[in-house]
Amino acid sequence: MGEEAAGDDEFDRLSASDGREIVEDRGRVMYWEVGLPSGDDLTPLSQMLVPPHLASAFSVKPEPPRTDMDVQRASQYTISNLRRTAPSPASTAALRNFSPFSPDESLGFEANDLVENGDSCGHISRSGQISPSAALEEAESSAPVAEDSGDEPSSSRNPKRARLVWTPQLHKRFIDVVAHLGIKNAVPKTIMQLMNVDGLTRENVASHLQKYRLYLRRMNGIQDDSPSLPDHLLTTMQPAKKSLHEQHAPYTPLQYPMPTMIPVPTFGMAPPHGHGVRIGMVPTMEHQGDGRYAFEQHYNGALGERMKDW
DNA sequence: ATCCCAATAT
DNA sequence: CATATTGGGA
Repeated sequence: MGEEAAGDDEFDRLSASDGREIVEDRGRVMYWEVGLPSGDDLTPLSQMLVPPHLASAFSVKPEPPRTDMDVQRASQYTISNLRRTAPSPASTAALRNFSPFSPDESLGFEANDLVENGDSCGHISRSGQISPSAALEEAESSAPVAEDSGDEPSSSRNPKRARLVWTPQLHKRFIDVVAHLGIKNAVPKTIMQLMNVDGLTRENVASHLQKYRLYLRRMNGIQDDSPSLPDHLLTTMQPAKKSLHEQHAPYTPLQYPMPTMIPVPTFGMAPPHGHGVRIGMVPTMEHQGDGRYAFEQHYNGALGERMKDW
């Protein structure tokens, strides 16, 4: 012991100490506004950043102007998220040195990915969608968030949540996070937190993770010899042998230029013999010739924009 | 409480 | 088929 704790507990304090106090009624966090330019110095929300003629010259489609309501909602959402976040040492540590994703990366996670769940059929009743503020917080990309006027109580208790669709972007994010956290920390809750996609639940991740693990198992486990590897080795996925201090590899750059090949550190459970298997990489199965490996091939069915990097 | 996994449901 | 939900054991 000894040493000293770094002084960046801002988040911890924020949520730990009496969170209620720093939040003003309107969902406004004064703390965040200290030192920021006043409203008068900022470009009005309603004003476009790119002049119309410039925009058209470059085929930039103008975005719908944000309103104060949008901002407020986004703020609300962030606040509630911070409140419910449990300051686990591991996850906070992970959060600290996790580089943010490229801001322009569209996750395509929105009304698009949440298909109409239920009953009846046909058109989309505005009953189950994640908060539109997603557009502000996360990715915004192409979200036909056509509602402008009527303020939807979208986040009001929607008993039935729509099914999540794991788009390639979403999946990539998932993969990135899993790769970044060591095996050790790649658990649903942490993954969910790091992915930082609003509306994404722990069970969404858990379910996906389960499937993903099955997939990995098939890939790694199907080695001709020593077929009977004790499954607890598989299911537990022991980090082989390494001190649990730095399997992290905070050095792992999360932005690979190429969409394929996912470097997953320490993933494979080395077969008893320890040779012949190129572990450490998650196969991308580019052999599209006949690859009938469960996990990936299904991913091209839909709107032609799927699969890619399983 | 959370995780993990298999089975089952939608 | 892809996800969600559930049940039971860590």
